[in-house]
Amino acid sequence: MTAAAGSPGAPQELDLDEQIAAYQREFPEVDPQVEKVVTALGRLNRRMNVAYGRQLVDLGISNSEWEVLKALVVVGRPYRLGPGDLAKRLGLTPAAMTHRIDRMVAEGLVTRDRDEANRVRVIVELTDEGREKWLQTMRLAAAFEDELLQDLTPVERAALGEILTRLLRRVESSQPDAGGRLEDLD
Amino acid sequence: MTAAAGSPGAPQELDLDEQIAAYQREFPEVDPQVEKVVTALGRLNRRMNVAYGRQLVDLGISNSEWEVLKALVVVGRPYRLGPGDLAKRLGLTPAAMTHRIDRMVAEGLVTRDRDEANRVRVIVELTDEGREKWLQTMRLAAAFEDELLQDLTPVERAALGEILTRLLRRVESSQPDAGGRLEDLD
DNA sequence: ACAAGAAACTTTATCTCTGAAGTCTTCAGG
DNA sequence: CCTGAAGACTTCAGAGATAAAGTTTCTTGT
Repeated sequence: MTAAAGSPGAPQELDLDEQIAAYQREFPEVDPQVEKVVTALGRLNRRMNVAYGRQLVDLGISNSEWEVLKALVVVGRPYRLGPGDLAKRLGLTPAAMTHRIDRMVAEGLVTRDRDEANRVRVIVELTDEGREKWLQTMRLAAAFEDELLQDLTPVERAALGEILTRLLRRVESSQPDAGGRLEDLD
Repeated sequence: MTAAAGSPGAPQELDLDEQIAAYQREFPEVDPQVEKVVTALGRLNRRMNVAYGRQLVDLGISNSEWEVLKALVVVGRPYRLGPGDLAKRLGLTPAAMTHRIDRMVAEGLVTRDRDEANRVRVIVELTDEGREKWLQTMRLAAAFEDELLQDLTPVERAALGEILTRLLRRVESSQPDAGGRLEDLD
C-alpha cells in the first residue's frame, strides 16, 4: 500500500483551525475571527442535521416529512395549513409541496381536502398519527439537543441564545422574505 | 378579498419567540432555552445560505460549484484532489461528484486528468479561472459576514467563536465521520 | 348577469442526487 | 505470466426539486 502520487493516507476532513489557517493563507484579507464563527456555524448545522436524519430514519420518516409535521404543529390546533402556505414556510415551490403531501397522505400523516368554503383552497391537516410521529421526533430531538448543549453553563446558554437571536434579527431584517421563498437548504 | 375560512392575511414565517412558545405549548417538556439556541442556529444558517446563494448567482456559479472550489482551495497548491476524496469532503456520493465535475470542466473551473502515476486515480485540479472565481466569492462572502457580525463586540465575537467551537468538537467526536459520507445538506 | 382577471393548486419537462451495477487498473499469489 | 481480489471512478435507473404552463374556482367591473 505505497500510495504513490495523489494523496497519502487519511485526507478526510480538516480540523476547524486548520481550515481557518488555509483561508488566511489563500485570502489574507479575511478576518479569522469572523471566519471561525461562520465556519463553525455551518459545520455545526450540518452535523446536527445528520443527527436528526439518523433519528428520523429510526422513526420511519424523512427529513422532508418532518419539516411538514413541524410546520403544522407550530400553527397549533386544528393543525391546518394550505399547500401554498406550507410551501412558503418550508422554502419550497408549490409543486414540490404537492408531491410531498401526496406521499404524506399515502402514509397517513396528513389529510388533504378541498376547503368547502372556498373551493380554490386546499386544507392539509395533521392526523393523530402524524401528531404522534411529531411527538416521537421531538422527544429524540430534545434529548440530542440537551446532550449537545450539556457542556454549557446556564449563563453561556443564555448568552449564546441572546447573541444568535441578535444575529438572526439582523439577517431577517435585511432579507425581508421579500422574494418569496427562502431558497436553499434548511 | 375577504379571506373567508382558511388563513387570514399574512401567515408568512413566525417570529422566533412565537415559535418557541408554540413548541412549549405543544410539547411542555422542552427546554425553551435549548430550543431557542437550536432554532436560531438553524434559521441563521438558512438565511446565510440564501445570502450566499444570491451572491453566487451574481457571479454565475452555483452553490454546488462553490463547494468544490472551496474544497480545492483549502488543500492549497497545486489545488488537486481526486473525485472520491472530494465526494467524501462534501458529503456526496462519488456518482454525484462525477456529474459535478463534468459541469465544472465544461465551464473551465477545473480540469480532470488521469493520474499517470496510478492510472486508477483521477486528478481534479483548479484552473486559474476557477481560483479567480473563488477569490471573487470570498470577497463577497467576507463582506456579508463582516456585516452580519458587526453588531457584536470583539469580546462577544471571541466568546461566540469559542462556544461554537466547543459544541462542534462535541458533535464531531460523537459522530466520528464513521459511516463515511456526511449525509444531508450543507 | 357575464366576461376578464386573479388565485391556488396541479401537471409536465428537466436537473441533480442517491444507490447499485459496471468498467478499468493495480496488487498479490501460484 | 496469469488469475482473483480490491480499489476508484463512471454509468444507469429512480426519487425529489424547480420552473413554467395548465386547470379550476372565485372576484370584480359594467
